[in-house]
Amino acid sequence: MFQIQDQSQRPLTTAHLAQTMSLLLLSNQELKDKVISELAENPALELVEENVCPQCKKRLRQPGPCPVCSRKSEGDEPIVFLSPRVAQNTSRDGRRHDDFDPMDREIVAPESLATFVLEQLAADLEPEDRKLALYILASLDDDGFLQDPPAIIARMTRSPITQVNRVLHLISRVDPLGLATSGPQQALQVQLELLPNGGQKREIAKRLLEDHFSELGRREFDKIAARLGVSVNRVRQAAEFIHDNLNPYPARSSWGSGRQPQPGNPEVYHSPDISITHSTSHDDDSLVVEIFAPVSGWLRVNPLFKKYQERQNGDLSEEWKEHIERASLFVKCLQQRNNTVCQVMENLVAQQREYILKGDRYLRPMTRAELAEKIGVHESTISRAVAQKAVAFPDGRILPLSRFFDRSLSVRDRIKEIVRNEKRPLTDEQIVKILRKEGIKVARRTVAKYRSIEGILPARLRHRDSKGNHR
DNA sequence: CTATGGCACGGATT
DNA sequence: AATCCGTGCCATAG
Repeated sequence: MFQIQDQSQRPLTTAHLAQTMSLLLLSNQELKDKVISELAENPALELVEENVCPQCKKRLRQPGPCPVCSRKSEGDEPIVFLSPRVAQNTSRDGRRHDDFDPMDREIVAPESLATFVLEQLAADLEPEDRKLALYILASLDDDGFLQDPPAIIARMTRSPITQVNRVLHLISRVDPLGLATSGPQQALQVQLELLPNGGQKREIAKRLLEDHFSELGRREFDKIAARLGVSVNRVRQAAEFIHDNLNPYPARSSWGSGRQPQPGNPEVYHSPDISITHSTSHDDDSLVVEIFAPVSGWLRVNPLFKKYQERQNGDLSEEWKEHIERASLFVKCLQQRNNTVCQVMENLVAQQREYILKGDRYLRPMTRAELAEKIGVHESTISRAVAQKAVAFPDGRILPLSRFFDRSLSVRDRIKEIVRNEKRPLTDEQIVKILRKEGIKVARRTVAKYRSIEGILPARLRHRDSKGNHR
């Protein structure tokens, strides 16, 4: 059962639903591309770059209705506010503060990555390569990746493809290693290739990157191990090796808004779509949830089109009607997406406050279905909203949003602690007993599985580390 | 004989 | 309908 707020009182079309669904599924990076391509091919869609109300021209700092003229849109045409950070502030009691100003925490603009790279390259570049290198550096996205394949670059610059490849090769091997590759996978591969040592882990790591990248991102070590014919621990070590020594987002390592992958911070495989931080402006312990939007500015149906439509009494060419309809649909779907993500986060933060603040142990198991019912959407909607997105926690960890629905996380964390504090290595059976006393009922076999996931060696091999200290 | 990991099954989740 | 997860049974290593 769907319960959708339709702001302009129009009947919902199946197209609307379909598109809302597909937009929900996208991560920010993907959504950005989507918005850009939509803008490119639909003249009726307009992006107002500034954060200025298109009606009263005042500068705006909040999403939602314009506080000055208090109108949501021109006519009843929807407008969606695409601040780089849409913020909401949830305090302990779960109530929202609306006076939080997202613009107070603007990110410092990154320095020019291009000049930094060019300086290093200067010696190796032929004069005719220079222009090409410039072009390539200019077309990198925020993460330092090249969206277009070399063939396209070659055509755009009218250069031979061999030259393009040569320059790309050079660029990918100077300081932010793996720059100008097509994505995290290739970036990691280049970095691994250039790493001097690594031994056996390196071999496994190489295969992980080549053949099992998506599984690696999902941390399905057991699955990979099975298919590779290696033990889970080996795979786990290789994955650790990758995240300790390599950086999937080269442009973020030296500058930019991203966080550096830090030792002890596993899973830095995504740039966050959402961040949760402590409040700085309020001195209470409220949490600030920021939902990053892909582009900044207002997205709306171009008012000129709208006016023209009125003047013609709706008697427009099919093409124009099509454009206006499509633009309006797109904007509404985006609103829907933002709305859903907001609601989801609001609930998650309220429910899982303990987890966010105190750590894995306090995650309260919750299924997507429960959350769906609470919000009043179909459970598949939640699945889509949660998939493919990453959230940055106050402590700096960047984790997949689906982590909130990991039923076994708290138990695994408890097991980790039990092992850490054990004086003599405990067998799985003994761990089961301890857990049962705390009201956690699990089978012996399950403990073994969790141990494996966490990379804890069996009791036998954990033998005396003098004073019970494990590394 | 005991602790552990592999395989596979069933029920829950997506 | 497909996938994930906890668990039981069994072989094996120590």
